[in-house]
Amino acid sequence: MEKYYNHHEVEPKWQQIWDDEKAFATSSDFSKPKYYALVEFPYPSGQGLHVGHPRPYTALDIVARKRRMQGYNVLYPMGWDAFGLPTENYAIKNKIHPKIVTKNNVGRFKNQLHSLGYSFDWDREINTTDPGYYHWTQWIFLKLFNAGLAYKSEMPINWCTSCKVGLANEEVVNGVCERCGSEVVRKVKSQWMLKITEYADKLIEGLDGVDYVERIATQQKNWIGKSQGAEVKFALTGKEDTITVYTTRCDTLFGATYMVMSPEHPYIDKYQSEITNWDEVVAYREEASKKSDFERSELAKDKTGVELKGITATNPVNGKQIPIWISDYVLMSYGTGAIMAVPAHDERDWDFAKKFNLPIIEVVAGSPVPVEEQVYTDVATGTLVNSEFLNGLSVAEAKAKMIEFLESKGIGQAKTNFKLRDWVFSRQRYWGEPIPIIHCDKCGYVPLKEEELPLQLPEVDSYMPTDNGESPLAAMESWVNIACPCCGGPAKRETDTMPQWAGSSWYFLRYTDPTNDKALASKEALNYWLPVDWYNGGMEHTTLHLLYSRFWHRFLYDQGVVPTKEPYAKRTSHGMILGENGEKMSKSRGNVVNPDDIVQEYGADTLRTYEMFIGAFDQAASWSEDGVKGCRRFLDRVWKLNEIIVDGDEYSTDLEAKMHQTIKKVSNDFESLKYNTAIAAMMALINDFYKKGSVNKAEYATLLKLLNPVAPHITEELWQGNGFEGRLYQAAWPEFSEEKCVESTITIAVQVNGKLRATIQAPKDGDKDAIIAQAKEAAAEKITGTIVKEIYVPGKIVNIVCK
RNA sequence: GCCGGUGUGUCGGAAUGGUAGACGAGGAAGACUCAAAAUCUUUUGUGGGCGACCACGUGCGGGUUCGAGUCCCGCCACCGGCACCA
Repeated sequence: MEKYYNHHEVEPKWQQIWDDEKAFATSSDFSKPKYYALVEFPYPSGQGLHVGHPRPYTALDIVARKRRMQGYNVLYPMGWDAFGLPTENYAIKNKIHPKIVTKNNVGRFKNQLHSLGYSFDWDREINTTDPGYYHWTQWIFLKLFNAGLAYKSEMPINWCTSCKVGLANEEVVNGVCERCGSEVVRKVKSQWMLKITEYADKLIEGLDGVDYVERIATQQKNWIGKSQGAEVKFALTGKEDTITVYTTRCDTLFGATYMVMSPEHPYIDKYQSEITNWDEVVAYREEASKKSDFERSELAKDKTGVELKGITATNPVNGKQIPIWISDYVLMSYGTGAIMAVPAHDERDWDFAKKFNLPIIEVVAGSPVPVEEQVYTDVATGTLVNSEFLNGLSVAEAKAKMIEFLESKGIGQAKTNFKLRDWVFSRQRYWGEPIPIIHCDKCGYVPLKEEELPLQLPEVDSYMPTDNGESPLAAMESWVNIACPCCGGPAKRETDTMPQWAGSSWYFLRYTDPTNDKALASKEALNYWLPVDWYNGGMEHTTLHLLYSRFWHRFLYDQGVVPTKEPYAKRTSHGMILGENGEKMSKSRGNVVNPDDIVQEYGADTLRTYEMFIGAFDQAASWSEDGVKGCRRFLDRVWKLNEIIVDGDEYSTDLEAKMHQTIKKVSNDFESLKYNTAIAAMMALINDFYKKGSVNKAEYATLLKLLNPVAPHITEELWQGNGFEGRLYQAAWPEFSEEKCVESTITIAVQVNGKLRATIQAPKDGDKDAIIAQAKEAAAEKITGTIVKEIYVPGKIVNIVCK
């Protein structure tokens, strides 16, 4: 063998052999135990692979390779989430068809991933822009449509001024477009919507049965934002109409001293003639409509509002006349668009009441400070007062009693609300899945027939988005105009396309049976492979992709298409890789590291090892070129063990315990995201080999097996070079025995009054009294006075307590 | 404001309530070399002592325990998410 590890030769050599041998092809033998490991498929951007990509890919590659060695039939697939704006923008700028751009980018990404030695099953590669794939994305859409979960609605949407598309709420971050950072304004448009809200409860419940890291589950729950309360009807004084409000504090109903409606509330126009200060109201409404949602909520904590003079409401529990105000702190899009204001016990109402000098009535006693001076919102300790039949009750009791009362009188009822909104599902863009719907003036929205799928994306002359908010497809009259499938009359195709999230909402299903043209996947394949056993991805997708795909999956379960309620049994997420200066990598900061350069200079195995060794997997980590070198040094030292290999079929006695300990540690750590300590344990092991001056074949073989999932090329080369049989990737994962993890002679720490004073050597199953005696002798000088207590923790420590 | 998370050498980071700082990086000294790089050896928390050793050390203040980085109570700082959601 070569004296030094030459990654330029060894790595391509094994990549070629694995390809030729179809080493990582997934078996279709459904009688074997299966394991489905999944990483988020990338968007093939023009920049190529980022140094952040290999972190999760390597982590699950380790799991996949280990599972194969343990005898599982492993599915570890890869594909391309290739529809999307950057590709389309690039195509527009450079006048190349997005299809070509995608093809080029995919080619580059694939080469890069290949050069890192991942054990993906490339026979199952998928691409969301492939008509054979989006056939089924469209099919799912039709299912949703037929189930009444897809609908078209005129509504104010988030409109990105730069991308010229509507955005889902989840895509608006701090009032700007998540993707391009441009300003987002409200624009009323007719949009396709998906009723994800109908699944809000199911999406919360589903979290109970799966193993997600805590903060992912919490973030999803917060995003869905379930709250339990009541709807209460307030009569408009002297009118038939009632104003319904939503409240989570119906116990405080006696303290409601005014009402507030959203400036968009329909009753304002309805009662225009009764409102005596109409000019003022109109002016306020105009002011509010100019503000984006962001400005209304983030920047305007200072309360503003106008009273609707001329009309009042009646508090249903005590008959009091209370004024009605409008204010933009009440949102039309949540609850009923109107609230009852209880200034004594709600912070926002308190601020508003103070500003406009409205009465504050205490109905929950227990505040150390008068409610005129400070709002009192504690629900755990207060007692109801000034509330007739609720007096003396706790908040929780009062809520229950009030709901009972409201329901018996028919003036209100218990009600659950969610923050989650329906999903804006149409984009006015070219490079996306066409929505398979035809609009006929007579028949309304008519779905395409299943056998007409896929509805292919037509060739257009220009992909430019239009300023009037129409998709580029709208200009293609020959495509747009079509006979209605229902009545045969003139009709038009839908010209909006689906958002990027469509294709990624079900891709993990397609991997199980990627070329099926009769169904999105066969029943057999779905039954065998689902759920995904371990899914790793970015934290940034928690309220986007992860929630959307759970929604689609649960819907498909309800439709009898998939066999499990939840798509992913386990979800973890990785931290970001930051630049050397601790900042996010970006061109403008000049701290970008290109993975190709690292592979070229140090090799793929070094990059893989380094990214796993860099720190806790779920936390952000800064890049360090020195750290990369350290990992290369480790691999070189593994290589150079060649020089001190001796024969031996069994572990040598002095290293036996260490071998078993290391197998145990590495095996466990690979399962629990602790890749850094697994690698540290292997480093410590080879340090021991060098200290001893030799390593026997049995020990060496075990080391290679343990390291193989992390650094597959070098270990495979060493396996072959040292004449071990077969391929390392087919070898069996090493076993350990709990018993043999313990050394025959152990070191025991001796403490006196909790302070370390000595260490002693003792046999592993040494007698307690003998060990204590030995300990006393070793620490004799430190023991003063009388001994009060002697503590012995087997195998670890002796503590002598004296006074 | 609410919900999560984090706080340990010069740096990245290890430690089922049981020898704090594994492993790596960096620094220092030495070997090899004409020299450098690479490699190898030794050393490296702080303070004190020639020394075997001693004292102090895991954001701050208390507590529980024979024993606390780890558990409990009260703070502080930073990071992430949500946020006028009634």
